[in-house]
Amino acid sequence: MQSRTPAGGRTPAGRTGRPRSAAADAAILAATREALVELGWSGLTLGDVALRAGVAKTTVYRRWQGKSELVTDALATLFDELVLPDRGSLRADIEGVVLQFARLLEQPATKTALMAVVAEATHDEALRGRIREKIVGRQKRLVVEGRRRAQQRGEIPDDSTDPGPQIDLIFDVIAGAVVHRTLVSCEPVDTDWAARFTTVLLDGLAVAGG
Amino acid sequence: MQSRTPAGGRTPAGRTGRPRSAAADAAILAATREALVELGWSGLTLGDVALRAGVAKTTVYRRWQGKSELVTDALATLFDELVLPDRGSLRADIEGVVLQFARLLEQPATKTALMAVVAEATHDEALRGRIREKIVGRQKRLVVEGRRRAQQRGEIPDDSTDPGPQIDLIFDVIAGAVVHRTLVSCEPVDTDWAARFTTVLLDGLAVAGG
DNA sequence: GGGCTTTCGCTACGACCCGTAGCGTAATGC
DNA sequence: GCATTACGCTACGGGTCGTAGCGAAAGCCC
Repeated sequence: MQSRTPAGGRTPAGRTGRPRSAAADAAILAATREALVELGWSGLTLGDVALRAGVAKTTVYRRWQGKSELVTDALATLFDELVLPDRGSLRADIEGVVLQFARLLEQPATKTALMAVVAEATHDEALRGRIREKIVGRQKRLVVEGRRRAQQRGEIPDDSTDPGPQIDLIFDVIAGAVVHRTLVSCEPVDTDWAARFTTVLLDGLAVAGG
Repeated sequence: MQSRTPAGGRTPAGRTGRPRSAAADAAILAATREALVELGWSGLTLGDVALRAGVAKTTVYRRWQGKSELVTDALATLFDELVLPDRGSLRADIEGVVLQFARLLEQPATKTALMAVVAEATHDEALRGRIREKIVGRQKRLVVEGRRRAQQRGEIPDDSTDPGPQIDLIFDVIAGAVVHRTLVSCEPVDTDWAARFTTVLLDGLAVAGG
């Protein structure tokens, strides 16, 4: 072996020998989330993760190159829980996704892992790619879906000629505000804050007031 | 000694003995920023910082409790460069501060340090306080100042009855969007993006389009 | 100058984690 | 049964951690 990647592909077809244990994958990822909560990024050791998962340390190193990759994958499993139920209006949809995202970020494992991984990625190109692939790209679907619904309802103009850039902008504004509020300013995202934020986002500062 | 804090107070009054070298403080902080760029958060060691600074390792430990505190202080010196020149309109002021903040975040030392410190802070109450005191609190002055000017110009309503919450909200929206764009989405904040962001912030999605 | 106090650079230390190698064993496909 | 791969286990050299102890240097105060 030398693939250095989680079992994932379920015995990659045309392979002989003992297949990797999917149960071990799940146990390692769960142990990683658990250890992150207790120890934080710099306190987390792969030896400890292996111990918690009931797995040999070498088994962890066979599948992930290091701490960064392991934590990124553990984080991705948490983000995939996000969904966007149709609440009937753009305002309600935004408030809903803001609160849902905030609840996700309230989980200690999520906040610790997200920031730590992004920090490591600043000087690791491969890790940046992994984050874009497994987290950012997967979550933009929420913005695309919400925008599509709002256009169908006639709540926002339908600039079907140039849809790309605005998606990214809106994604950064929403996700960035929630992350900053929660992790940098260290204050809660409650229904009141979500409502005020949505008002500013929909109506702008000139109307909503400074 | 047991103060465990940078020289700062310049021989804290009524102290005898050899005073701490302020030059050593500056050298250590500069070495920390330099090492962060080259090695990243997890690669940075206090022993290496001491070597770069031309200082004994023990001297570093006498002044800072650990990596987190040291990097937080090194980061604060970078953030203090931010200023808010009056550009004549709210739109121009926002675009100006967005671009200035983005240039700050483009520096490898800043982006690495900010995310790493926030990650550590998620499980370290004392560190959260240090960040609020030395970074977040100091930078909110930019929003306060910009808001005051806009109200004087009559560009936004003057809700002098309840100024508090909106300041925090706007701060999180602006800083969060720039940070998320730069560090999570890993795309540049140029004049075009700053203009589009400012339009959304001022006029809202309903007008600016989705 | 003499004495007191604190910081300085240096060295050494036990403890821990790293990431890998080597072994024998277990679980698959042919 | 045989080849192949993953598994658990042990052991290893190398590096960092944070602290302790030392003599020397640099300030204050008399």
